[in-house]
Amino acid sequence: MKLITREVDYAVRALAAVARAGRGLSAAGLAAPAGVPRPVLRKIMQALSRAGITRSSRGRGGGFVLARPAGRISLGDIISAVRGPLKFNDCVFGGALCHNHRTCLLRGRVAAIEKKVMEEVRRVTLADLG
Amino acid sequence: MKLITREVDYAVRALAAVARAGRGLSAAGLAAPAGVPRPVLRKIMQALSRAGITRSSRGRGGGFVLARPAGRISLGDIISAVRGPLKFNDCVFGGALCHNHRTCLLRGRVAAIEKKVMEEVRRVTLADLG
DNA sequence: ACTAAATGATACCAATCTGGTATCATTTAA
DNA sequence: TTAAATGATACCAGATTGGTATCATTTAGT
Repeated sequence: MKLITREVDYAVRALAAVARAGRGLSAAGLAAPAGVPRPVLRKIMQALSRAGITRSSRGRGGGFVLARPAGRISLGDIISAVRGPLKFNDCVFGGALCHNHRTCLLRGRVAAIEKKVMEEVRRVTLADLG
Repeated sequence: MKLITREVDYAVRALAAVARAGRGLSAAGLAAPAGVPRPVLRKIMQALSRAGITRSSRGRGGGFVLARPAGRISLGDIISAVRGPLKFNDCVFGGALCHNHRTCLLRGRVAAIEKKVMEEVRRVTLADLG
C-alpha cells in the first residue's frame, strides 16, 4: 500500500519548485527539470488548482503560483488533492449493510489509526519539504 | 489507499472465528458463515499458514488452528501475511538512483509516519478484535 | 484398500487503479 | 494574429486485487 504514489511525489516536487521560484511557473517548465512527462505534470497541476492549492493563470506567460504560503500547504492537502481522501478501511459490508458495524472492533481501531495518519500528514507542510 | 483490503478483512474475521472455536476449523467451515467464497478463504488461510500465524492439518478432519495465542497475533502480522509489508513510500527514483535520497525530506517524514502506523498496527491483537 | 475430506500449489480471469498519452477548446501576452 | 499556456476529456497499458478452477497430496473413516 502506498501513501506516496508517483503522482503525489511529482506534486510535492513541483510545488517545492514553485515555492522556491517565487514566481509563476508553467507545467512545461516544471516537468522538464524533474524528468516528468509534461502531460502528467499538467494533469497534476490542474488537480492542485482545482483543490485551491495553486492559482493558475492561463494564456501566454501563464502558469502556477501557490495560493497560500508554503507553511500553510500540508502534505495532507496535497495527497487529498491528487489522490482523494484517505480511506484505510475497506469494510466488506460497505458500512451500511453490516449489522455489526457499530460494534465492529476492527473498524474502530483502523479509524483511529487513519485519524492519526491524517494528523501526521497535515503536520508536514511544504515549508518543511523545501 | 486501503490499509484494510477485503482480504485482510476476511483474514481477521476468519482468525477471530478460529480463536473463538478453540478447535480446528476448515476453510469451508469458515467461508460459509462469513459469506466469503470458499476458494478465496482457502487462499487466505494458506497465506496465514505460510506466515506461521496458523498451523494447518491436512486430510479429512483437518483445518486450521492458531499457531500462538490470540493476544500474540497482531493486526500487523495479519496484514503482512496477506498483503506483504507496508511500503508507504514510492520514491520515483527507486531509492538507489536518487542522488538526493539521503537528504530527501519527504522520505524521512513518510518513513516516520510509516513506522508509527506499524507500531499502531502491531499493538492491536486478535484478542482485541474477538 | 478405498473413498471422502481436507490442505498445498498454481494458473488463470475480470475489474479496478495508476501512470502515461493524445486531443481539442479556451485564454492571454506579444 | 499567433504562439504559449491552462481546462477538460477521453483513451490506453501495466499492476494490483478479488475471485475461479484445477490438480496433487495427505489423512480419517469405513
